[in-house]
Amino acid sequence: MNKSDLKMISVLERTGGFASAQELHQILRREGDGIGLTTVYRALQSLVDDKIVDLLRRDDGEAIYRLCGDGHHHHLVCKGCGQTVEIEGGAIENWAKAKAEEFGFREVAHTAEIFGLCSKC
Amino acid sequence: MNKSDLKMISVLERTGGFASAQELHQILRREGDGIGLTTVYRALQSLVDDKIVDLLRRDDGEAIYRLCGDGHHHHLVCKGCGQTVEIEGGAIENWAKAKAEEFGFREVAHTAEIFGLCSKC
DNA sequence: TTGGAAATGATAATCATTTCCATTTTCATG
DNA sequence: CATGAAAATGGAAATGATTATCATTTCCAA
Ligand SMILES: [Mn+2]
Ligand SMILES: [Mn+2]
Ligand SMILES: [Zn+2]
Ligand SMILES: [Zn+2]
Repeated sequence: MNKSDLKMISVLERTGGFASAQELHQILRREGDGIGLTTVYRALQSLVDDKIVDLLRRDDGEAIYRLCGDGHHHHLVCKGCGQTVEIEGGAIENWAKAKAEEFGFREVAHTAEIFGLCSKC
Repeated sequence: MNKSDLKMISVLERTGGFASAQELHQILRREGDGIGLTTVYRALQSLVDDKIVDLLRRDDGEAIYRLCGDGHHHHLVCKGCGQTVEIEGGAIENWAKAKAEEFGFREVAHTAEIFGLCSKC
């Protein structure tokens, strides 16, 4: 957990939702921070490894990052404005476990996201 | 549905699981087909638009494609060998609908994948 | 047959991400 | 405080998937 890691956590807190490495880098630069793009990528990767940051992908494959709440959860994302709500998996957790068992899979993980238009959009 | 689209369906049938555009292109080339990489991308995109092919992403963000069964479904994917089972969403479908409603989201879609190690791996 | 539309593929351009490497910072130790 | 090794940093170049261009070829309806 070095200086750059903390800087990334700070900017992620400020922005709130998901943002790409490039976007986060631009924000920091705009604020006068001379941090290099390489360092941004390195810090984000380190935070993802430590499970402090969620990594998922835009439709075009670009990686986007978000400060992660505690524990396992899922996302409800607005296709219009990007607003994101963290939600509980509920029924999904059992569904994943049951399906995996049914087909003899071990060490299972799962992803589940909901996309739609929020009330404002 | 042109000649190249059919060619891609054919090679996807033969390979079975998920494969990237680059991989599918190589396979066709190896078989003596002189199809261009551009056409491979175009055909795959067209098949995805028509919901004939599923598109998802490798961990590194690369797009991978798979011939899609009929209707809405989800995937159980082996992290070891890539074996993929198409499964029903079951409880997920209602979960997604309920959560979206709870937060006032409209026009909702969802994704859900399970990853693990199959019995062979 | 023929003229325009669709399809094709080589090439170049994009662009996120990674690699390389030289420089700077940090920090434990004497 | 001095110093040397290890960690951190950032610019520049490399990588690699995907997309944009554009000239050429193939289709096909009239
Ligand atoms: Mn999260
Ligand atoms: Mn499928
Ligand atoms: Zn919205
Ligand atoms: Zn397997």
